[in-house]
Amino acid sequence: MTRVSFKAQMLRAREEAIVAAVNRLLAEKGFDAMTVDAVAADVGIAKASLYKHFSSKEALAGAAMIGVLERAIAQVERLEQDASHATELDRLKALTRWTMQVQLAGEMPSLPAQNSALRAALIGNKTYLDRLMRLSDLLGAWIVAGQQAGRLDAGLPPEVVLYTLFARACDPVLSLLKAGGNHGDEQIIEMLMRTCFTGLAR
Amino acid sequence: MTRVSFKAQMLRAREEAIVAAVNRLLAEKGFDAMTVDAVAADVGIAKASLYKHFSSKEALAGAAMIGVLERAIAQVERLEQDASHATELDRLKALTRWTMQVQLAGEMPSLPAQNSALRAALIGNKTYLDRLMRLSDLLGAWIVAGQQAGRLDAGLPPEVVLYTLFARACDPVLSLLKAGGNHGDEQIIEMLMRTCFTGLAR
DNA sequence: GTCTATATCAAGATAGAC
DNA sequence: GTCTATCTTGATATAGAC
Repeated sequence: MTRVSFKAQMLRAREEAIVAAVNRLLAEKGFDAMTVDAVAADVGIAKASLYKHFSSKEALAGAAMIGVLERAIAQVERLEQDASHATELDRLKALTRWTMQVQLAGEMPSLPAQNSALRAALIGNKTYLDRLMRLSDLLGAWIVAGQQAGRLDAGLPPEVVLYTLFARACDPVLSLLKAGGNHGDEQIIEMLMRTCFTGLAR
Repeated sequence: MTRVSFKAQMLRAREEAIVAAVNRLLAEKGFDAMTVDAVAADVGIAKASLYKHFSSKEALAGAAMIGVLERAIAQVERLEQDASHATELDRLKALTRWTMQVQLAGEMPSLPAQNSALRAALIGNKTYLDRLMRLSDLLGAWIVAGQQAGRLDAGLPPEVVLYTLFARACDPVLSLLKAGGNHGDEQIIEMLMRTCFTGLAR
């Protein structure tokens, strides 16, 4: 029985609309500057209605983060199939490129590194933790394989490589260059891919 | 005449104490989580007195940023003299290392990338802009020279190299690794120097 | 210039009717 | 579950006495 009531469908659609608005606002203004009023206005419902779906501002952010993590996982699984990316390094590069594209498209929610209330809420969010660990495991496997194949620096703990790649998703250099207006999106991405994988020195 | 009144000395000392407190709190909690009450408490004066010295919270942050920029400039000038850093690349590396040490010591104020009120205030702060440009010019010269000498990737616009190095001052990977507790400070710095200058790939 | 006390306001969250 | 109206709090900033 996969039959779902009309009401449940509407509910789900509304929650998706909420998460989409949160995602957009989080990418545009960041967590602290995003107000719950703005989310409600963007969705077109009353603020009190929002709180029937999500219990707090932190819960809203958590839902948005789960959304991007799931999109990233889906992307990873797509790349696993794709024969055009033969090596693990190729796949890591493709995923990093995708990450930057999402950011340039204004769809990458960015959370402050230091916000204790938010961190506490995320740590208590089982679904969020599950998705984060799943993505970390998938990428960790690629990283270790890449190191064994001699294509990634094996002198770095896999953890360090993982964090460094995660950090590309919120790299301020990207928005700085974008704001500068001297380079196109594709060009920006290629330059940052270069600094990330081959470094600044020669 | 370098004679300065005792009163003026006290004033200056107090303002330095304020800036030191702001710097510490900015490094620890970030701009949004830092409250003016906390600054006042840390300095040990009333909040109203703070506002006699600085006109706004943004002005406080500006003063702290000017402080680190001036420390960085002093460091650059020191490195210019130091014969043990022969090439420009060596100097850039030394400065980057210093930057990370400051961050690990909890003395690097971190501002949110997206905060319009703060950005507006900083852009209107002549001294801040002057120090920022001066530091950029000094580093820009090293970068161009390094590229001409073939030690830095000459395919990257100097601007991109500059931003990438600036970003090391607030790299979230540093605090992540520190929080993980699996590596010592020196080890963390050496690993991030490697990802920065020689990249992840081999 | 420093203090205590207060104005002011933005924003997260909730009450209660429908 | 949705709404309008309201509560509550925390934080920036200021008044006014000394």
